[in-house]
Amino acid sequence: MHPDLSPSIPAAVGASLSGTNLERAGDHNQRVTLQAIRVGGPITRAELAEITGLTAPAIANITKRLLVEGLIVEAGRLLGQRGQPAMKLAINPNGCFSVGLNIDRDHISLVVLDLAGQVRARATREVDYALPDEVAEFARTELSAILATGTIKAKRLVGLGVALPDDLGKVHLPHQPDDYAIWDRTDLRTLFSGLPPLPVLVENDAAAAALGEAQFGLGLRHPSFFYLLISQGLGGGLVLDGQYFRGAEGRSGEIGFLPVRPATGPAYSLQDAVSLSALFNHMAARGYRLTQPDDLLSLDKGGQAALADWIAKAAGLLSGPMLSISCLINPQAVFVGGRLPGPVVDDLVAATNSRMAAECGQVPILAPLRRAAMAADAPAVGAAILPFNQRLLPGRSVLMKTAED
Amino acid sequence: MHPDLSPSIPAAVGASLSGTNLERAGDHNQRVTLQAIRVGGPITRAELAEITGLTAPAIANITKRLLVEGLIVEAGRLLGQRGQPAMKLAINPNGCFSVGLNIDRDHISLVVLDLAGQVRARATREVDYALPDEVAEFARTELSAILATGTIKAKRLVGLGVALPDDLGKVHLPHQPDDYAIWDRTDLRTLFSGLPPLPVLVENDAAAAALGEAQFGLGLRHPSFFYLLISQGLGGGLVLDGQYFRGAEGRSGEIGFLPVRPATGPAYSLQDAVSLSALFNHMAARGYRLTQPDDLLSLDKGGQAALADWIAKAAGLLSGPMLSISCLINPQAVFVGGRLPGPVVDDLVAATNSRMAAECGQVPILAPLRRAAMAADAPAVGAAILPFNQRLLPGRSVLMKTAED
DNA sequence: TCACTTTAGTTCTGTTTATGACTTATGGTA
DNA sequence: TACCATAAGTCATAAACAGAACTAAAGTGA
Repeated sequence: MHPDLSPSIPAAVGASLSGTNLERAGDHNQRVTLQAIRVGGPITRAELAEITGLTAPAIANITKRLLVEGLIVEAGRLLGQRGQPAMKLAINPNGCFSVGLNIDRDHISLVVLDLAGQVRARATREVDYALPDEVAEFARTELSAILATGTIKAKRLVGLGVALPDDLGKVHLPHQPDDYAIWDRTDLRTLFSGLPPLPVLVENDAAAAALGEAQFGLGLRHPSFFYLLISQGLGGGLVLDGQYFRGAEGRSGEIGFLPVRPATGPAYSLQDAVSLSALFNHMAARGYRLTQPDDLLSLDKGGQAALADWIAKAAGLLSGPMLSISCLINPQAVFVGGRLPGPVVDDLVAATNSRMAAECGQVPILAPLRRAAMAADAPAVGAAILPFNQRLLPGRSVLMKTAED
Repeated sequence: MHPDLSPSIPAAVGASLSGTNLERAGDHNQRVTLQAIRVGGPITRAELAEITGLTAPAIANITKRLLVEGLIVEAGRLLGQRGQPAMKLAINPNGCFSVGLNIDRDHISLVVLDLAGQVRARATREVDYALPDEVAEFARTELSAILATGTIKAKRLVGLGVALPDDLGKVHLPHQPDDYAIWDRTDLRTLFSGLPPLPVLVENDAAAAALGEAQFGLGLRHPSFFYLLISQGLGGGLVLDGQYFRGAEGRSGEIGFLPVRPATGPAYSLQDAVSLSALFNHMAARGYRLTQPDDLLSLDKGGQAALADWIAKAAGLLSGPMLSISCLINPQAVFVGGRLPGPVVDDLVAATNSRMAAECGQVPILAPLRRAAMAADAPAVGAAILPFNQRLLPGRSVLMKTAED
């Protein structure tokens, strides 16, 4: 595991043994209210009171604070009904921003996200095996350019989230330069000290993508899901009741390592067959040398047949693990995201779903695969959510003595 | 799903949108403190303040309340150190009790548990396909007898927990009487109204067993685990960060339904091969007619060989799903409980672990199987914990507007 | 037109609960 | 025996929400 990832695995039962006090309770209520506004769109104070279970005066106080802080705005009155028309409240899209950075072996990308969930600025560099200095320079340059446009105030930035694969500096891939292992020894918090002084939060890419889907994607309607991230490798993330579950050693969702044992030939791991690099290898073996995912959309007849073969094979390999997920975890759905083009994801999802239906036997409930609302940008967007989560949104925040304190 | 099980699946994000108030916060702190005493054994107020993050006066107030309520007792002073000797506090084993009832197709059992986790009374009836009236009569008779001894005061009972298989009235098994389907239409809360008027809480048996293991078994040291319950059928339960995860439709842990597709022959489900009834069938086919699990401990050579064959086969079938659990969920361990005799569980655990080690390939971390601390009684004990959880122990209790309110 | 109704939202007071400073208690240590 | 360290209680204070009363503003209908 990367040294920066999940720095604090909670001690046994300790996590649930924290008391709370009035300040914490108030903070929690403010976070809950903000989240209710974020999720419920423009919403009146009376509705907020109903949803949160708080009383009208409490909501009045909390919304007053949120208005003063500029996190929400008044968004028109609700006319046409009896009684005093209610003032609707909505997230202030310029109220606060967060920076998300995704580092992967074949690209680095940066987004600026607002609290309403809109990507307000984006920058990507397609570069293989970028080293820390290059990434830091990229982040500094792009962020300066974004801030220079003036639409985003530096003071409104609440933090920097970084999403990167667990094994970035660990696994040595064939074409990987030797010094790439430096990532394993890099402290990301100091690496980005050249930026405006922001809190830096780190998460693995699949987890970040899952978090993004939970907060701003289909997860809003499906609080428990497995997120399947098909990028350079194959990763996954588990969101249960709206909460990301990291696993005992921070390795939940490592679906890519699942062993596949074919009837003949040696065993291999699932991501050797189902991943962007596996797909590129498959296509190359058929004589189609692709350089980027979008090349998959402009294939000739033969290329399309090769792609269809890969999809059928991938669906066959995925259906078993997906059945396991359905039975063991029973999430509402499995969302598929990553860097595959949308139509290819759709085909893979359909093929896997029908494979599962054919194989399911007595399985009582199948969690259907669906294309995720966030795909290519998902890890970066998810990374950007981390600071929001820590500062503004409800979580385990009612508890005292967090790792940071 | 049984109608009584998980009556309130939380609406999407709503679960996390509840505000809190002072009373709730205070209640939460009291629950947290009680749990800290329960888990931490005899413990001083100063240590409680350290663990919970509350201040000494707050702990003083809370412990005073707990002492008045009789839930904790003073347990000797801590001498031999500088300063005033601290008073150690411990759970009052006679402070409160809970009744747990396990209903299964081949037996019904009842336990009375105290808050310290001790089974204070126990009753079992080995009866096939007991009907509701019979179970109610059993519970009434046994509970009266227990209360008649006088060691347990009726006033100190906080509730009745019931654990039963999800599909008790649903699935129709070969030897099952037709009227057994009445379970599906039975309201358990009214069924047990003949008892002292206790809150009745219902949970499926695997979930209850997992909960029991989490609160009073190995789960205290391993907050995230999968519990594998081998009883008449095969079930499972998922505990993550000390919290039982029920699944989107309340069907997490349904490992028994996982399809097995052998190289030759038709597909079947895992519990057709790995379960007490499957084992009995296997032994019967070899000429060994067993009537109860303990018969497995007194087999002759041939019987032992037949048992070993079954264990090898079961280990081979379990290793795949167990690898999936390791990769996808990454729990600290998998605990195996149920009605198999301990030595048989040990053999099965060892066989499965070595099978997994052989097959794991690149899997970064394996969750080892271990024999659960609670086995045969686990569902009943877990059921008895439900009322404790609702009334006394911390959970999602900081939130307002629970399903009950 | 105008009083009435209805709903939104604020103000004020009261309650609960934890905190902080201070005090008391009690046994070890020099 | 004087001193010190630690435990734990007391009291006043602050923070936060609840409840009741009040004001505001729009629709309703005679």
